[in-house]
Amino acid sequence: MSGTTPNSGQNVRVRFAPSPTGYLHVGGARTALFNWLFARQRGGTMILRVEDTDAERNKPELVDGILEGLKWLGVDWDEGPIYQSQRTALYREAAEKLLANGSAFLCYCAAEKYAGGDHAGEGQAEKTRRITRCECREGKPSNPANKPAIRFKVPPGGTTKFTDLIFGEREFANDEIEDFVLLRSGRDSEEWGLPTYQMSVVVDDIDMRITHVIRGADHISNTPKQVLLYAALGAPRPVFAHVPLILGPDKARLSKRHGATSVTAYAEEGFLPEAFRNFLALLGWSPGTDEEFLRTKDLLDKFSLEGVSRTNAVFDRAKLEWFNTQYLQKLPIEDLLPQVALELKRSGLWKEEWASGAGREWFAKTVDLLRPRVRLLPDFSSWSRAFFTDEFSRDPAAIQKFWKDERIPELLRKLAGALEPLPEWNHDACDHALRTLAEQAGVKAGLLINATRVAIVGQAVAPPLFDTMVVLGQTRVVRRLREAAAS
RNA sequence: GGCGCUAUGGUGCAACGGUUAGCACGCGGCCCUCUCAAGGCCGAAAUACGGGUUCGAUUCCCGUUAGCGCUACCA
Repeated sequence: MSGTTPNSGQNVRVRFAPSPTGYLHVGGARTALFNWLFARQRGGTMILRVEDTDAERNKPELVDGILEGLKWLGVDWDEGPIYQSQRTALYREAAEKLLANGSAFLCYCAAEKYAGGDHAGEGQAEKTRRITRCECREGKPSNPANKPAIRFKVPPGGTTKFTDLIFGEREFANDEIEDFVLLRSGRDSEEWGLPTYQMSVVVDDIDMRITHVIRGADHISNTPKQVLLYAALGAPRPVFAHVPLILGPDKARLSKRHGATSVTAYAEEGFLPEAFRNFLALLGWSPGTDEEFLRTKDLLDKFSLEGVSRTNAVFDRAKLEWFNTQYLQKLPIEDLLPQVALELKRSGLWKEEWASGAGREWFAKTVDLLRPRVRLLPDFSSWSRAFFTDEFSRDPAAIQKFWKDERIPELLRKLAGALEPLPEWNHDACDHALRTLAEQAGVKAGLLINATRVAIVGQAVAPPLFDTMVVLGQTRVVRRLREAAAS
């Protein structure tokens, strides 16, 4: 790999820093993945930090779901989770230091004063220009009766520059940056409140010796504020790398109304984690070749921040599904088996005898037979249920489609009779027995084949019949044919 | 409103001054066939618009438009 990345010589330390105000969504998951790939391919350290400094919106119970989502994705971490809510002393200390060195000031203004009119919504109301400076900055408390917050004193004039690994050189006019809050004012008897995001990220990134900040592009506008903070705190800054956002099909930021947006939802739907990860990695990044199928090892091999694009990407579920079927079909069978076993355990169809020996051999063979037609893991329990248990029912639509001919019951009974005495149970023997019967009865083999499929697996769609028969076994097939003929 | 970012088929990416603009998903057709997939082959489909720079622009510059982001004592 090229040595264009600064700090490549030292130990790489990155972090993923979710906020427990929602579940792990696909955008966050990709950010986590990129951080992880970057750390792992360089033998660096991955830190998980929970940014829970918003006491109101914070939902601690959501943390478990986020961690679970990361684990499912195969993203692990070396340090943490570290909770910002437990490090308030550190931030207060930093705020006081900034106060002392003249980089910050006590602001007594009401919170609303700094907010521009209708800055967040798209209401018709004329949007007013927010204020960026207030009189408190000059040491003239606007309302001394209020408890103060600590704001950063943005230098007047000039610009703040930084280099982004993905977006290149960036420059912002300081006069456009408001004197942002570092430490919230205290409530009730508290002297101070919790730090704001800007404060806690910078203090933590310094404290944790983060070398590369890899995060969503929505933070690019926050970066100059943070660059200013690093300088005021006298700390070297990390390398920034902002990754483009993931959008819904309507190009709007991905949200609940686009359907599943949490990775947990995809796990529950039955996507393979590795397929999901492959898909996610290719959203905003490409190895520069036409390769699509990249397993974890390939990803670790080829990933580079320099190859990340700067344009937002639309989440395309159809392609995700394609990746999933590809993995279902092409994964070495031993890599797929555990996932299928998990699924069967979930649905209560699992039998311990399939874990080893001849049982495992049968299981592998069956899964291998089934997998070209499976789209999601739960298909193993639903659509292919008859392969794993005798408790299955026959799909009425399949019966409707393939049992139209009134000779079917009789044919099925005869087939059972022809199969029962077969001394050898294999593909060709079944094939020969069935075709012979069809010929004698004067019906097309296809008619009998389709009818038989419905009889023995209950579905109109299933693997090739004679392979299916072999896997099911002679006694089961014969019994199911007789049941079907009698029904 | 201000500031910023982005702009190749419907979608994800290639092409980083010279290609018949490539690949993949999706879509349509054909083949294969015992169902349905898979697979194979073929096809429709793009450089947002307008100016420059250049012998030559998808590529560099400017403007327009559009989308997105930030503009909170949210993160």
